Amino acid sequence: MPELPEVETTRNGIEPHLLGQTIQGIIIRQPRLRWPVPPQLKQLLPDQQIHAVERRAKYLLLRMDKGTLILHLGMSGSLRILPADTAPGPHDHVDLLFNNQCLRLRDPRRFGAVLWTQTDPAEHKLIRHLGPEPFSEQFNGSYLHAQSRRRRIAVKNFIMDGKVVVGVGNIYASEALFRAGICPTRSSNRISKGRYEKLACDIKEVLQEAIAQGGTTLKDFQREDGSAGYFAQHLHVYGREGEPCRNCGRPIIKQRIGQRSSFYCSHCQR
DNA sequence: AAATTCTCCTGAAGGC
DNA sequence: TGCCTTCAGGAGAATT
Repeated sequence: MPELPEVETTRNGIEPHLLGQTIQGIIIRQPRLRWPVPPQLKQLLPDQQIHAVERRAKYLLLRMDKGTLILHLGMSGSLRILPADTAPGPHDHVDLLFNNQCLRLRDPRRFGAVLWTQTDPAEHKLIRHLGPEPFSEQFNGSYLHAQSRRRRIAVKNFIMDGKVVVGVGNIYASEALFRAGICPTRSSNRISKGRYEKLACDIKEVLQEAIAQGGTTLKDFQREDGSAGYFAQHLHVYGREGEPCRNCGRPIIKQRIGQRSSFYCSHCQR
């Protein structure tokens, strides 16, 4: 499931192939993604040069002369760089065509998105109201503490709220809370500033380490060259129900928190 | 305002 | 073997 590290891994992978390249065309095999893929892209994209490949939250932004293509991988999406004549598979929904290669979006569950904006993407309605990037200076313990004062939701749901901080999905929320020694069900307004300072650092750390490993491949995620990410073997709690805690040896507990499966050690996390 | 539930979709896994 | 049910999840929309 692409969270921030997987999206950043993808950005790192595709950027060198796309910078300065001119789009020849787009093939839309399945326009029904999370939102319809705009049909006018077929007229709009040809001859446009890609100036930058950026990431904001889990959105990838391909900046061009006339606007920005906004891509989201949903939960099963992946982007690959392939020779232009590579035969598409059943879930290969969109191709961006270049001289002799293509950028291909594969997304079995079709929760992803391909959108277009002519104006500043930071003002796009999907992006405008998002919280800070986890690697920004603004995101720290004081910020988390201040944001959480009037909120009583479980801290795990709190750090997964995109208005609080972007990019922390189900896997890395569990992992960061394990590192911080905080029980995921604890009410967000009942955590001290000091513990939030540790949590903010641990969020930055776990995301950074995952990016260094090329992301986490559980099922769907592939890098731009088709290879897997290796962070899965560094996971301490996610997907480890019943297995021994790497710190104390007690079995990892699985519990649903807000419709999402969560994993933690009831001894190491309070 | 904040929290919860619903929704999109397909493939894997489990039950009988 | 095969059909049916359940679950997984990002995140906006709808509802409480």
